[in-house]
Amino acid sequence: MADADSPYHHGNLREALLARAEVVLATSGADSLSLRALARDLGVSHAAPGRHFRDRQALLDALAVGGFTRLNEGLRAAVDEPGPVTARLAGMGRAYVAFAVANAPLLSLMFTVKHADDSSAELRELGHQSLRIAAGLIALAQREGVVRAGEPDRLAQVAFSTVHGLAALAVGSLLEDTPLSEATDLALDVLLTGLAAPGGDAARPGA
Amino acid sequence: MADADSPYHHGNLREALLARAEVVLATSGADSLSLRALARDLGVSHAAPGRHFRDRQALLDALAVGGFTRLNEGLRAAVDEPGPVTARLAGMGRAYVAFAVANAPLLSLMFTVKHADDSSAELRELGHQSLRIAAGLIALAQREGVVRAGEPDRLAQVAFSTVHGLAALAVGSLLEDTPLSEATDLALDVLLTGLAAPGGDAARPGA
DNA sequence: CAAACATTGTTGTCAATGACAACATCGACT
DNA sequence: AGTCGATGTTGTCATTGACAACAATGTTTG
Repeated sequence: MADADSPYHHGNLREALLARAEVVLATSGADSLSLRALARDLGVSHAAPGRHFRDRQALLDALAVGGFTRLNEGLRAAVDEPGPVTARLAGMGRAYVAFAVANAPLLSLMFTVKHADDSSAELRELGHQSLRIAAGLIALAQREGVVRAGEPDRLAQVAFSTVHGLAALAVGSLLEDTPLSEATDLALDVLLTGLAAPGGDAARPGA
Repeated sequence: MADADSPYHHGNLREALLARAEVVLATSGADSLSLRALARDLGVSHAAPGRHFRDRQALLDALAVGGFTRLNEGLRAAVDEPGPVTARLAGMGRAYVAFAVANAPLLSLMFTVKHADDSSAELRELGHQSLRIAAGLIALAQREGVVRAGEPDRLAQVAFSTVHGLAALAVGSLLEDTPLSEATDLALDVLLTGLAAPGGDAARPGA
């Protein structure tokens, strides 16, 4: 009302809220994310965010959806990389760890369980997509004879566990003075060795 | 003042708060943990918790400390189990996963970064203890020639990553319909295979 | 024993927040 | 023009964390 340059309708408030929320999330963590503060930052009234997000959790869920979307893009990019399968598997692992440590608070939103029932379904589906991307590459590796037999989906769960857990340790400052890149290399070596086909000389990435 | 059976001093308020907080945490999650609600539950005034915990975060940190303490007890118990080293390694992995899924919200407090600086040091130390316990068993396995050479601390980080990540997937409902026990068995098989000494026929748990 | 003192609990208060209701403005479509 | 839905606004409420001032209790010490 006061400023002439502020029209009654923002025009793109939903996107603006998400964008600003991502910054705050990355900077100060999810606990510091307040709808009212976001509204202030964007120069709208304290209740305006309510038009776009039913409640605070709905905003957080939307952020998590965005996170999964970006993550999955990254994973797909790693799959499409040129080179031998095992190198691409390792690359996917590195991509995951990189995303995770670069977006720690977001990742924790993505894997946290308290989503509303509707977003919950969407988020689970997106998470399963991540796993399926990994499973696809693993299936390919199996056809090439470098990865052991077994349900690709289940092997993908194992691979995912390794990199996800590693990221968690890194974020939690539990790697002591081990550089993350070295910890990642070792984890991927152990993982790919464990996944290697028993006969074939394996998925070892060192080669 | 009203009730004759409520003395002015509670007598054990700190412990009572922690006990009640654990229940609420496990039941409704960390976000639902309110100091005032705890005070109500215990029949004390809304400011009483402030005498024992500087702020809400201090309470959460204390819970996390308790969690690590119990976790480490469990891990140590797995180490002291009778049987071959590889079986004990697998047992430790299973113990971790069991603890993690049975105490998911607590675990997330334990690994979350926003602790006050003082508790932060204590919590990091407790986390490192967990890793050291695993490293000890791995070092033993190396002396027996069933685990590959390398810094036990770093191999422990890898092992930890696997089980921690697996627990995260399980809690996040990302295992689809895979039973957790099967996913755990597979993960431990892959992990121990990957950790096995190259020559020796290995730490495979199947034996 | 009495008198300081530290500990622990109580009441009172404040600002911040999420949620909701009632109303205002704007654009689109008839 | 007139209606209507979408989007913003103001107003309000209960809950909460944090703090300050005060009260009761136990402990130490002169």
